[in-house]
Amino acid sequence: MITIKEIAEIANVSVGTVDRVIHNRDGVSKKTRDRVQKILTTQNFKINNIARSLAMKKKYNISVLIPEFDADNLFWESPLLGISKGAEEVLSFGVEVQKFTFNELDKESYLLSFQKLIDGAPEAVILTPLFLNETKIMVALLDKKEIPYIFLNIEMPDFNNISFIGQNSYKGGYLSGKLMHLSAKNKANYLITYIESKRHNNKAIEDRIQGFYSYFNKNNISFKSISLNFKDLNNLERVKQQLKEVFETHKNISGVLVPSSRISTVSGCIDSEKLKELSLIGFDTTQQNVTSLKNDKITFLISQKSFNQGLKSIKIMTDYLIQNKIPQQKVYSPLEIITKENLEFSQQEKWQYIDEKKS
Amino acid sequence: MITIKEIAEIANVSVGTVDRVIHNRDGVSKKTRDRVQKILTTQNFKINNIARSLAMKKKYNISVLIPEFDADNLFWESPLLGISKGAEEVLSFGVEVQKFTFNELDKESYLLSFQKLIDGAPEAVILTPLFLNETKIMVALLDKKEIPYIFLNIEMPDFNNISFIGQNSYKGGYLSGKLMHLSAKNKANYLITYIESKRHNNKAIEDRIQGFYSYFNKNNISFKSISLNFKDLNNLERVKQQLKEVFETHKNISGVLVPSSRISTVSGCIDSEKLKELSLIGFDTTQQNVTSLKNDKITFLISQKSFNQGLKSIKIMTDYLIQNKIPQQKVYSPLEIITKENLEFSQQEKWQYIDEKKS
DNA sequence: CTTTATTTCGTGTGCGCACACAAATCTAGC
DNA sequence: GCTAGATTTGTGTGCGCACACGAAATAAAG
Repeated sequence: MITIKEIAEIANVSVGTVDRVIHNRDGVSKKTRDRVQKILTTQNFKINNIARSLAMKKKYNISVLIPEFDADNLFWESPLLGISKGAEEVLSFGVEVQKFTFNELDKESYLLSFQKLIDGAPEAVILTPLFLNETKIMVALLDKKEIPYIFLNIEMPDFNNISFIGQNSYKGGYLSGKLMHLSAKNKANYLITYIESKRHNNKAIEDRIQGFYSYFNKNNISFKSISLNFKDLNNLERVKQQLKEVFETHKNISGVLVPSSRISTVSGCIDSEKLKELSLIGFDTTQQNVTSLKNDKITFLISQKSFNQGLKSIKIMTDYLIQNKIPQQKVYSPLEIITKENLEFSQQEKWQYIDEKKS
Repeated sequence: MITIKEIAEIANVSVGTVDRVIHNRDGVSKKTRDRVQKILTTQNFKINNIARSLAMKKKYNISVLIPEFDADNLFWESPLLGISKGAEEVLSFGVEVQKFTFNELDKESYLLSFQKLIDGAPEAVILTPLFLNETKIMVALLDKKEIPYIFLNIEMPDFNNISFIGQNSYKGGYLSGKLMHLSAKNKANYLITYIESKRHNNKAIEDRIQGFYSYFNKNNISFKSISLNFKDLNNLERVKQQLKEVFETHKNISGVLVPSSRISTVSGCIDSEKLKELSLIGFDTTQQNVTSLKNDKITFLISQKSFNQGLKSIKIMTDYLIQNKIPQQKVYSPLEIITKENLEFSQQEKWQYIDEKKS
């Protein structure tokens, strides 16, 4: 690897000048700039990022706005872990990550947390835009202050976010259609469950359902579907009752799709004898879902590897800040198909990180 | 982040002494060593790897022994790419990676390439142990010279390799059983194809078949299976003929398992009308397999992410050399289930690297 | 109590780069 | 030709650590 010093010698200039050329700083005559640039390219000079980050005086603060998680809904645990991991990895690059959490049911806490975040004067922001109107206000401020921001996990169109990191929900639903079609025995008669939530944007869930339908339509496969709307997933008795009624009315249901991360709740409310006839497909590998999968209460889970999403968001933003690397507008996570049989080999990065932290 | 210098001040010693304690070098009295160590832990000192690798004078040479690939069999392309990527990433840590390839059908070239490799006096070796007896000879030399080595992709027991990086073939086969059972319609009557190869160790293929059987046995699912042995996969006419005969004799075959990476060859030789009734399951996302998957000639591919295996092997060995981090004895790759629908979201690291290289 | 060997500890330099500051060169106006 | 000012270039220091070398303290031998 050729160094700045060597380049300087070849070009008969000082390292300072080479530094100016490399970083496009002004104060160099066009003549020498061209000459140095040419040597830079012919010698295939690559900057030593190790040395660079050691020498960089400037410190960056990336602030993250993300929902908190609780025992009932562990969905946000993974991305938060990934962010922690990312924070460790970029620490020696002079990047500090600050986390601000909010209650995902409470718009007030969303705004409040953002207020605290912005008071810290971060150089960049990563956020989960759960509420549309509030997000508009927040983003307007970020745009004004010229603070770059990434949307994590939830997609919102028509903003100036430098990137979106998350799942392609439509394609996720499409895949769930394929898996349902392959795995459900007997009649193609599927139950799709909705979970009532006026609280916030759930475009992802609608997209998944659209994708699910599309699979059958685009491949000219006839099917029937029944929708079931749960008012409150915490009222288990009520859920059980509703499910029982549906299965009694529609004897030939062969599969159940839960287009959210709550399939374990649903499958837990289905009679165990009935379960055996069904193909159950859901999303995300929360702890509860994983347990249900192990107990044969779920057929397939489609994972978006949200640990990696969190990790990636930090890395991408760091690259943007330090190396000015422009990310892709949409960074779609893999659609990982998880069954009881390949579960143990999935999410290794996450488990490894948890192990490290324990010891 | 607290620095060595700060630790030294707290402990009233010099940075040199702190350095000795951190790296367990001798030349420190037990008394001061304990005192410094205590401060190190209480202050939660973490070494700055950025600075460390910059200061490290010692250079390491990791040499890799791996089969070459050709148009007919692209299997080894991915791990090689991963190794290249890894080589780039560790370059600034003072680690140089040298690749030595051999013809996977030729024991002579295996030995010959190893000879060249060992002449380069590497600090560490990553190898694909394709032939048992030759490997024994090579490894004996490595053991004698105390050069650490990792087995990549192919598992061999009873050696002193510091790690094996690859797939759990048995579990891969087990998963293929599950997928076959879920996706094959009608009778449970499966065709399993062998590919003749006295040339080298193919324990992985046997393990996959064992795993496949085990799935049905352990879950008490009755099934029938027919084995078909191809003498030569390059003689397509012969393969077609053999397949045609089998399907005529056994009208109710509902699925085909190819426990190697050559499923596209097999599925390409099956009549397209017949294909529609079949569930086809194979391994590895070679270019040919990917094309067949896109054309609906394959139902499921089980990928071991061999690009990541190559990448990981370099990283793990580097961590071992530089930070003396002991790896896991077995590093099993994920068993990724690939269908036509989630294909585009898989292998992102690989495609990204290929894109980078192009530009 | 010396002298010498041995153990223990401190100091200095450099890794490749960023950046502040000083120095040199050039330009314009007189 | 001279000087103030602008432009272009060079120099020095430090980031946190590794490691060679030398200095000091201690132990052993005479």
